[in-house]
Amino acid sequence: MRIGELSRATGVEVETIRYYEKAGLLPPPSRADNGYRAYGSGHLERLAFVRHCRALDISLADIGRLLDFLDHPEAACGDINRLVDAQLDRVRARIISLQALERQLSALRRHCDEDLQVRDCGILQELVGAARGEACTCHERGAPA
Amino acid sequence: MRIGELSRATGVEVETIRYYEKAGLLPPPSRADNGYRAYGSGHLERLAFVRHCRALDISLADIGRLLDFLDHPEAACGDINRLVDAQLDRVRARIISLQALERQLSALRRHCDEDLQVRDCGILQELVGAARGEACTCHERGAPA
DNA sequence: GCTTGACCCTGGAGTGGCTACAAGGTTTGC
DNA sequence: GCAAACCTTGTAGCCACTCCAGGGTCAAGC
Repeated sequence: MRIGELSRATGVEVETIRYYEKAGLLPPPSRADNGYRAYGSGHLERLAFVRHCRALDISLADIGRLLDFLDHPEAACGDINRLVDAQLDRVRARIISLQALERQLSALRRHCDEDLQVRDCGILQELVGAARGEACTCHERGAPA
Repeated sequence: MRIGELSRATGVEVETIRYYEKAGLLPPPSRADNGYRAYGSGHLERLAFVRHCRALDISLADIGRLLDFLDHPEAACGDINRLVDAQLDRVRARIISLQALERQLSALRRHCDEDLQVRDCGILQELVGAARGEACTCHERGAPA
């Protein structure tokens, strides 16, 4: 299988496949006489695994760890559970922070619903006013990650 | 005000302030004889505005647009409303996608709660199996953004 | 006068996970 | 015989910072 076929079989872009190889997530395939990469079904399965984990927003570093586990089936699996737990914690924290953001943006949006001059736009007035509050450090620090 | 004082007054790191200047979000301040940046209250207010918008996860490009509006109060404000709407749409889409992710990860997590050998870990088995499904293109494409 | 330490300067590199491009070589189909 | 589609490597760009190297400046203490 050439890289284009692997790309079509998995829906992963050619450049991304080469990137995964350089990142150590896909073992370097053998090469045809002309230098083209030649993949087998093992590569396809491994690439599909990587993509499935990416769809779960697992980082490439963590995917590398999971692949190591796949290659060492006699090891203890506690670290896998902890890895998934940490991922879940990150996702849940991000949801909470985005929900707070959504409330703020919705409130902001309600300040102007017409097509006025900028000087009369309630949204911009609200942003400026809230920023003045922040300069007084009454807001918490840090963007919502 | 020197850059360190502005940093303490706003809670924004010195390097970030210089970065905003280079990005065109903060006007270049005047300089003291020794070359140190000298800020006034206008800079403080503008920086606070930028940080408040960043806390709403608005991109630097969009913040630049908002600052342009601040500098042109006679313009029409419809673009401001559209900008906030687009931001709100992005946030809501991200929340929905993260909630789907959270359900998937929770389901995955329930596949193993013990400290087994990797070969018996339900999480890894589930990941491998689901990935096989994905290679068959039964999954939708694309990570949750 | 000399050192120490806190501050400031510029410019460049690194982060993650790709994506896009340049500049070439190879294969395939008509 | 030629164009289009494919493959190769290497490099640069995206976002919003963050960190570092290698310097200059300034006030306090000895």
